[in-house]
Amino acid sequence: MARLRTVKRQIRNAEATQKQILDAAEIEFSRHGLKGARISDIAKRAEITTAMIHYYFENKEGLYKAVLQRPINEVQTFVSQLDLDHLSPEDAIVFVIRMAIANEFHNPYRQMLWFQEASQNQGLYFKQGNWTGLFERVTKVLERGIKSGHFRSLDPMLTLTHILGVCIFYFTVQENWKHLMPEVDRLSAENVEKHTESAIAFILAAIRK
Amino acid sequence: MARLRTVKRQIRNAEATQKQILDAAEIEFSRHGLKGARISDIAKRAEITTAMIHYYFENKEGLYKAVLQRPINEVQTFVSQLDLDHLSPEDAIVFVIRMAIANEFHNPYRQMLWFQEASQNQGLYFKQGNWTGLFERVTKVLERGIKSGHFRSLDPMLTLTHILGVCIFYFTVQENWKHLMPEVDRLSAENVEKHTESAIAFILAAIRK
DNA sequence: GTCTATAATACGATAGAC
DNA sequence: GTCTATCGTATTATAGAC
Repeated sequence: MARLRTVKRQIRNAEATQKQILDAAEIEFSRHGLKGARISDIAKRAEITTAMIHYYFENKEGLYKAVLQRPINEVQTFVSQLDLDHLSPEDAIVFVIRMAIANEFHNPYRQMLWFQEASQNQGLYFKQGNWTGLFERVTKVLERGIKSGHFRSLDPMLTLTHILGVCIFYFTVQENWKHLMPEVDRLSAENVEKHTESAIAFILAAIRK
Repeated sequence: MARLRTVKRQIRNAEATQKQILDAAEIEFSRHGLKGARISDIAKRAEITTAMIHYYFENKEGLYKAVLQRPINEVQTFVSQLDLDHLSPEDAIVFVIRMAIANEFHNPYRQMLWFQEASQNQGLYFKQGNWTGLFERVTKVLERGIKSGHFRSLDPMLTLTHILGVCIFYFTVQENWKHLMPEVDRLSAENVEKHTESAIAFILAAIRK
């Protein structure tokens, strides 16, 4: 029995352990938020002990901040590499739509993580991300399209909200709506692609002159 | 001092007390979900004691179910009275948009309540609502509009999702995005009206032939 | 029906061995 | 760096007076 435990026990690896904890915490915090998430559940999911969480992240709030920091850093990198100016307004918007949906598809927990942050913490940690840079690049595309006559007269910020709403809401409601049509797997690659094409057609028709 | 307490103490009123508790719980559960919400915080907000919550609702989960049941019942009533067939497809869609936004405006906590239910409980209690009836009425309008040539060829269910995304996402992200433009009060009647008009123009352009 | 006081438990955090 | 064992507090839930 003692042997079994020895086998299970992990090889020392600081970096890997931290990643395991962050991955598990991202899921638990996205499901339950800061207050609702349980250190013990995070530890179980990460297959380590609660002591390790305190060892690396001091306490629950420290872990929470670290979990939020990861997407913030990734967005920062993404924005710094994002160049929409070389695309036509329409192509740039299509690119943004595909990026937004691909992001939801590959990071299914993060949107809810930010919703939790919004509703529990009034978005206090949200501020630290470079979202403004991201938004400005997209609204600039809309303004360019309006000037060039490709798009009709629009409020850029409201329109950006509409566009992201079309892209993201599909995923947000998935867990509830799946009960309405249980036979349809909305998260299958095939159905996400259908959603993408439908969203592109919908949005382009909505903003074109 | 004892007198003060006597003054504060509530007149017996079962119905009023239950409503106070449900109203407070709706806010706390929408912010923190089932696990994250605190009975003591609900009691404080409702200006009663935790003992009253257990008296009326047995335990935390019983209260949670009761909180979810209220919007389910209201939707049921709304659906049973909803008649979109006497309107033109375009007018019906505009009506749906206005209803959806008005609902967010007047029940600012409920959308998040369902998101919490989705992410914490996989939408298990969500099933009990008559959402299918609501969705069917709207998709029927879309199908009617396609047949009559008012709307282009659309996937009704995906389009319904897009439409609700445009209407609702604005409110969902409010708590986070308010930090990006702190000077704008997105929840003011004036700005919600702007959102509404922008959403109507966006959606109609998106679906018109 | 409402309260105060308190029991029972869940949870976050720490100490110390390995 | 990782674990087991345990402490202390926060939180749910109950008993009993009014």
